[in-house]
Amino acid sequence: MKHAATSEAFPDAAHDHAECISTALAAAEDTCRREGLRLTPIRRRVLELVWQNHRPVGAYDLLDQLSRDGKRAMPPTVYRALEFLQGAGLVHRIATLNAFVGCSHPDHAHQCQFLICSDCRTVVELESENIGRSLKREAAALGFQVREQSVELTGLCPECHPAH
Amino acid sequence: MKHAATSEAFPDAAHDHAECISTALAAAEDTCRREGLRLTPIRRRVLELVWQNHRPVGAYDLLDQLSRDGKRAMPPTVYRALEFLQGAGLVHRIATLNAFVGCSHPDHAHQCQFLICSDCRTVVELESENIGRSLKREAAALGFQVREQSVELTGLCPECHPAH
DNA sequence: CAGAGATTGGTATAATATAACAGCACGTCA
DNA sequence: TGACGTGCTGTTATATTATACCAATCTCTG
Ligand SMILES: [Zn+2]
Ligand SMILES: [Zn+2]
Ligand SMILES: [Zn+2]
Ligand SMILES: [Zn+2]
Repeated sequence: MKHAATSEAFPDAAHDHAECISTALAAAEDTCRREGLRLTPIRRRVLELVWQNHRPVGAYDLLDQLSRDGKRAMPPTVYRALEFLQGAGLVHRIATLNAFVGCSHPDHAHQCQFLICSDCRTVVELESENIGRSLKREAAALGFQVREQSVELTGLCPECHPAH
Repeated sequence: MKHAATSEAFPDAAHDHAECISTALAAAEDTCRREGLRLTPIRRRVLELVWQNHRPVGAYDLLDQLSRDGKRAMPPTVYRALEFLQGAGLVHRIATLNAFVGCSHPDHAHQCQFLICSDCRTVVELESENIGRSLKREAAALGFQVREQSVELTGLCPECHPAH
């Protein structure tokens, strides 16, 4: 899925982010219905919070925000929700940041790559078959069978680098 | 640098690992002399411990081993040593494991990729210009300027997958 | 309704990492 | 020589991220 508001990969400040959120939630409902999974209120709320913007969010930030909802939530609550959402392919964990982002391609299984702006912290999820193939090929040449890839590229997004 | 004892990328159980260690330590001495850095006893010892095998090792494991040396070390000691070694390009951090491995190409600056066996936990450091280029190219196509790459492929090494 | 399995609430603790400051080692230069 | 600066180490304390575990509740199904 391209970004909802523009044809650019990187969301600009002016984009209609409410639409990003509602699209993501609707896709989550679909996925869960299709797979027989239960998008309970907590899980739905955590997903909504993860999608509050295009930046990765830490588990304890989510926890604070959940607590502000009135219920005083404990760590296992948010980690369980995140675990479920990851399992359902609705959320990804960014290993280099110990943080989480909403999945931009929740409608199908995929291996993806992340572009992480070190300035504005925006994250974009790439889904390049090309990269995936090339990684698998190089690994296979050494007899290694890839099961999971974690590809996280840190740098400057178009908005944040000087050439702009 | 290929693995010292064989022409294979993946070290086998029989290889002369003492040579891996001494090669790594000698290379570290060289690097530090060349760059005017100080490979102090603690740093040298931590590097030696990181190289105890080809598996990533956690900071607190290192701490335990340091403590067994007689000195009762505290976390900052090992984290400071690791920070130095990373800065000197002698050690890499594996983000998906919160753990550290010795660098296999300490003699030159590089961006690398890791193959991590989920069974035996052996890690091999790839230095593929091909992959680096392809990642940079895809990112650039979206206007993103890559500064750091973290590429960690988890799967089965040749020793551990069924085809073997 | 009964029972199984999934989900949640809650306590406690584990595992990883850093802040902050004091003392020391060692070279430099007056 | 001795005062100083810089970098390294020791130490205490704390921050941050994540999980183990058990009890209570909910949901679905038969
Ligand atoms: Zn995704
Ligand atoms: Zn940016
Ligand atoms: Zn070896
Ligand atoms: Zn390396």
